[in-house]
Amino acid sequence: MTFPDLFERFSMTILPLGTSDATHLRFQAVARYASARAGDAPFTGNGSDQIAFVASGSTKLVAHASGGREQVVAFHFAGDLVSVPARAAHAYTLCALEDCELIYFPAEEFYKLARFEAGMVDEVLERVMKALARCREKTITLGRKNAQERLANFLLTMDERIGADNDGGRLLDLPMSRRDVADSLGLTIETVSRQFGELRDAGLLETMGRSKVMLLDLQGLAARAGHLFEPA
Amino acid sequence: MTFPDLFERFSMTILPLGTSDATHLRFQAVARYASARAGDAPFTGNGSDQIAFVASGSTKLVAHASGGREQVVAFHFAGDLVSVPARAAHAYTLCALEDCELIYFPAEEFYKLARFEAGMVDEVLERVMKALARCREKTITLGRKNAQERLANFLLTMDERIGADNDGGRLLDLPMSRRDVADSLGLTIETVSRQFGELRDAGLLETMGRSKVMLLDLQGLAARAGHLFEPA
DNA sequence: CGTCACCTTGACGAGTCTCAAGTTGTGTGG
DNA sequence: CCACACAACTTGAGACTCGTCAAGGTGACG
Repeated sequence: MTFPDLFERFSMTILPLGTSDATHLRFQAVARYASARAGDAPFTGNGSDQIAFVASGSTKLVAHASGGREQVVAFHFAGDLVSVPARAAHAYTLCALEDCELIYFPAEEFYKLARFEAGMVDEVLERVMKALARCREKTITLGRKNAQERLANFLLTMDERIGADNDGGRLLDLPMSRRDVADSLGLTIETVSRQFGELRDAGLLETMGRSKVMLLDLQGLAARAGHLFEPA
Repeated sequence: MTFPDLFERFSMTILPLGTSDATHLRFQAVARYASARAGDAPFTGNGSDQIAFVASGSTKLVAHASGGREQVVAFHFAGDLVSVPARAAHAYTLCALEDCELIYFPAEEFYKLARFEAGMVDEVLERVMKALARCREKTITLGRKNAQERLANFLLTMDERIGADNDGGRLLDLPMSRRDVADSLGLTIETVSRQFGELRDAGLLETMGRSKVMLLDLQGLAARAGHLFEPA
């Protein structure tokens, strides 16, 4: 896709209706374009924070710790806005899961422009709050849940985002590998694989090939996700 | 402290300079007041999201999972703004560590008012971004670090927020119990206690009483925090 | 000064990681 | 279209960290 097409997609999704042409042009002036093949890391938050818009494809935000350890902080799909932090105690990398196209901005300039447009900051704030909510949920998962609860949780979350009805169940076509899932859940690929096996044996899901998962029993999965039903 | 005093503190900290009297009054009209003794849970995000301003004291935001498991999502000190989510897959409770006084608002109304005041949304956005950054760092800690790294990390983070120079080291007066630390780090109190012991034996810190910790070697702690030094 | 909750320390076991081998799926080139 | 090659995934056995259970110590408060 051409840059104008991609930028158009950004405008449609993020800029409020009725945004002036002048504002469009200002955003366009500071926008950068990046296309990435699956596995590529188009850019890190080198030096300063970046804001990336995922125009197509899907990405993961990876944090790097010592000893080559990696933690997937979040996954993103087409239409998502991601804030990629500059390097701090840990380094962050935005990484393509599938081939994808990105529009990105230095965060500071992005916010400066956003401030001028009524409704724009609201949109951004709402998305950041959503990201915070997801991150908090992940915190519970990583801090207090066992392997099976983590995977059940993950599958239900993915269902909300990319699940599709199919033959009485919900079909997921996961763009990420078992390693990505493991790095997201704070587990090893072996443990993830074993838990897929257990959930399959329990009749809660079927796996077809490497990326397709059919969720057969959402309630059963929710029951194994360690969610709170009765507040204490 | 009286409500006007507390609200004044909120205004000074959060409302931008030059905010109109009308806006002040509008915020004051929807503001609720809560004082809480140490250990109290003044309110949960019952029904709808809440925004709380910690006027004095300190708090923890706790997420509840099944089986009575608790995860401390974040700690807050005087001057902090906290978003307390409504109940979803997990229930959240804001809980006082020390006696404290809070000003709080239904989130929706808060944002609606904030929108009217230039600079206000910026302030809120900046704080939410900071919260997101902290939550992401926590994600790495919980997903990929061992007990010692988690505690070292925690102590360094607390030092940034409430540490004070003292006799060549840094003195922390922690308002939270070992249980709170454990619930924040995804560990048990016993493991936290053991790791305090190891760091003490290694000469990196001293503990005085239950709440005071003297950090003797910040570099040594950072070395044990699993931070990334050389990007891969 | 006594009481109680909080914290520390120890022994043991469960859950997950590590290491290793085998299997399956996907994409490529004949 | 099939066969090959490689990476991704699965499965198994043993090790290790951290959780559990239990007992004892300590500091803060009345």
